[in-house]
Amino acid sequence: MTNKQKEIPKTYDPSKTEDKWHKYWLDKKIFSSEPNEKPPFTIAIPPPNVTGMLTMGHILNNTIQDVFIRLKRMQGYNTCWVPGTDHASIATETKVTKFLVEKGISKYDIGREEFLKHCWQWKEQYGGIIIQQLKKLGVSCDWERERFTMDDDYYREVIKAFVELYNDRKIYRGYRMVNWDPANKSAISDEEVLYKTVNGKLWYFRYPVMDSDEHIIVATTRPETMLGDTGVAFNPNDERYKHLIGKKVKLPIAEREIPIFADEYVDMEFGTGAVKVTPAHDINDYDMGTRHKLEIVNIFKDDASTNDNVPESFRNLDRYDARKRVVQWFEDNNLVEKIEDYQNKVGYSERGNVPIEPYLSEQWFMKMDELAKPAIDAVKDGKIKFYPQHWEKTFFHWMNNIKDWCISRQLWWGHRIPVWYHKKTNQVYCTVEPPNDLDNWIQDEDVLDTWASSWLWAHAIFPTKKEQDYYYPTNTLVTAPDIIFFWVARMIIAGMYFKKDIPFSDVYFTSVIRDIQGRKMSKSLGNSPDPLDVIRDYGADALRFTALYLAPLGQDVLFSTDECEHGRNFANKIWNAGRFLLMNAENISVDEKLKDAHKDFADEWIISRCNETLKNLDEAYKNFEVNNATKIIYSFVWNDFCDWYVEMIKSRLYAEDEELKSAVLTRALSIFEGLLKIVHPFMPFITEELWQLTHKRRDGESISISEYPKADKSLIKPSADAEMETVQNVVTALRNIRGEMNIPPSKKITVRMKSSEVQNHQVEYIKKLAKVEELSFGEKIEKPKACASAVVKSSEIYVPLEGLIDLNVERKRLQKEITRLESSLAGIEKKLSNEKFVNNAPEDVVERERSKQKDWSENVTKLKEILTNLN
RNA sequence: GGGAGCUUAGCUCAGCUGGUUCAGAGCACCUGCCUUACAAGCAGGGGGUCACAAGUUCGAAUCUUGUAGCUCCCA
Repeated sequence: MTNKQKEIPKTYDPSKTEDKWHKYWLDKKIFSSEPNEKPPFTIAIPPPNVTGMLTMGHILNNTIQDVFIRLKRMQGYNTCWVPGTDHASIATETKVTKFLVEKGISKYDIGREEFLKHCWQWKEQYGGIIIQQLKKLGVSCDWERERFTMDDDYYREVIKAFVELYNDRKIYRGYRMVNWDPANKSAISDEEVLYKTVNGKLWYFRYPVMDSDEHIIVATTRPETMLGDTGVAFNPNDERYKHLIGKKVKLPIAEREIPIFADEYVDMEFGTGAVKVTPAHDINDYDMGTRHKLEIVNIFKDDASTNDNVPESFRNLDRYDARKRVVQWFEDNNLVEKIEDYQNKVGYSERGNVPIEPYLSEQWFMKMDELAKPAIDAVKDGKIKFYPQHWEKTFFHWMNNIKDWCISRQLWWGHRIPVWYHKKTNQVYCTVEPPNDLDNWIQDEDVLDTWASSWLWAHAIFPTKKEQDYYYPTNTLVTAPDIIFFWVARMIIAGMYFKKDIPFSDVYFTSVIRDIQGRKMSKSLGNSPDPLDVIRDYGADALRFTALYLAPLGQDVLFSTDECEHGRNFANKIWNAGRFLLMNAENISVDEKLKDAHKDFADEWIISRCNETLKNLDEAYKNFEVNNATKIIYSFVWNDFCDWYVEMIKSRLYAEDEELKSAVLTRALSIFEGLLKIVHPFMPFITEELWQLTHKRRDGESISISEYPKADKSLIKPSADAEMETVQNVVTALRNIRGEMNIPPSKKITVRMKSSEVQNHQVEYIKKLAKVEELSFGEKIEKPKACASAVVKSSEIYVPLEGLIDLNVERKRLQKEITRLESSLAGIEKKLSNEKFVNNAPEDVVERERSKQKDWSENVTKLKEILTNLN
């Protein structure tokens, strides 16, 4: 070894290359995009929460986007991947509020303006983290285009959109029952409510019927709401209660007189069949209340503590304290019939993580039914395609049953609703610019739901009309399926409404990453590895490759950090293949003119395999099968290129003929460069490093902007494949004999082949690959006496092992092969003896079976003969 | 209650519009190798009634229906 050879380490060290190339890509503006004459390929990143940290989900999601964008970039598109973050109204406001509380500051004391300053400060301090983390992953966003949903021009787009919808009567204000988050004191949308199964109780309370000795027993999971009861209902078919219709109940504690009535909604099977009705605190009760004109008694303040509508001794209690107090009262007054354990689903606020309260309040809503129609059609007509397609069903179901969207939030951090109320006349004013006589107006206090800003993402990230015309619609959206309603569906709606065009043509729904036990990754479980630790330990390329290798389309992925060994090993394999070629380049000249000289079937075979691989990859990419593409690449690199091709060029590289050596190495390097390009979208760093080493590159060159190889079908050569297959089969058979006979690799063997198909140039390779010292072949070869044997296609292989052979082992070996072939043959013969098969199956299928039968039965005959003569 | 998906080797999963990649890959396991690219490696090997049952068909891991179990979403 020369000194120079030692410069390439035996194992690949990602830490030595990743930061270096990342910086290079940025310095040379490799990922920057401006509108030009080339066709665009555009991706809008699903903007992560500005206060968030990188998770494994982000890793998978962004790696997939990077594969698409890098591929298209190399294929000559003007690729533009816009990164950015959203302002995450509730999440950020919660964090900032908490931070201030720890410092003894209440947001209400400092006021809106001051509070927002703290929010921006927070954003400046922590907002960049996730973007920096993404850069570590090597994703090729146009970083100069980083956007934020509260950038000035984006903010304006959101406000403009509100005004347009308002003027189009798609937005209205109303006093409705909404999902109330008492922790954040804000309304939230239906989609932000998560239902959890909780172990609770079912309390059976006795309500005294007025002018009677009877009690009517109602069952409830929420005793405290009885303070707001304004009726008792049963099913009209329920004979048990018919006699009570028209009577009243004297509501305990509140002493309110409330009617007993019948309503179809009531489930006769639940509890006693009689239910208490609290119109102010349950959506179904609200509907019943409306139908029966019941009084509406709201018993809670905005933090879900009891208000002045309840008797004095029950006021100012948290809802759960109120519950205890009410239950106690009923027990003290002997009005509890029984208490049962009960499992029910309770809606929790996604962000506040507290049970939501159905709550009546004044909110802004978006009327969705008409808006949804063009979006439904876009998917139905195939203008937008989903991968996997089955998500369409979920999409259609939600869209066809869409409800009006509560878009106002009682928060400060976000896009403030552009509506002003006149102080004197109560006139409502809604425009982008505030009214001129601002002093006479009061602006609506609420901000918009974050999704009501990020639903414009696909076009609002492009600041000018020129850019929107060029880049919009974007091409591929890659996102997790859990935001299909929040974001994907709404973005389609927004695109169809504001741009009169789809926002993207393809939606790729990624796998959900779980831990090795199948549990969702979550902070509270602590089962989510920090991707940056993984990158540090294994390298970004390894992590990327592993994530893709593990993530089939539409399936969940069970991930654990050790799996990254797989990606790391693969990186190391590529590294060493490169190392091998580069080490040889120290002594052998590389001459591009010789790239196609001295070709033999092994060269034709690897070129054939390479083009076959490209063809298969085209197909996989076309169908968005990234995981499949990963496997195609892995197998080409490892099995074809490294295991066979590299081994096969060795004899020629070590030959005497300088021109031959030069030709072989030049060609191998050229094929290797193609291989690097194929791998590059998946593992950008190592491939850039090696690509830069294989040839001298000019400053500013990068594999990222090199030309991606195209599949050339004329180079897929079945004849070379067949020749190669024979070599592989013979070599494998000989290796098998070595293995089973315990012949050490150091011991060379002699081989005789009775064959009419094998040729001299193949034999040279067989000798090298199976460590054969002497190989004679031809049709007239006789079987030697003590030997191990194999039959490959029409060739008989003998390995004379005088003194070495264990006849029992050989007998078993042969018998095993015979048994295997015979059982396959039995199946085929059964088919062929079936007249219906011969008559009905397609000609070529029958023909194939016949030729199999012929070959295999010949082989069985040969093997049996060999076995019989074994003495 | 409605919907979607899953069940193939010890583990994690590929297997398309039924018939040559039909029973596969990786990991794990066993055996032998420091063979001058790679021990993060090389070579060889063992291991599966394709959840269960019926049906369609000349032919089913693949299509249909049913059953069981698991997961997720919506109400």
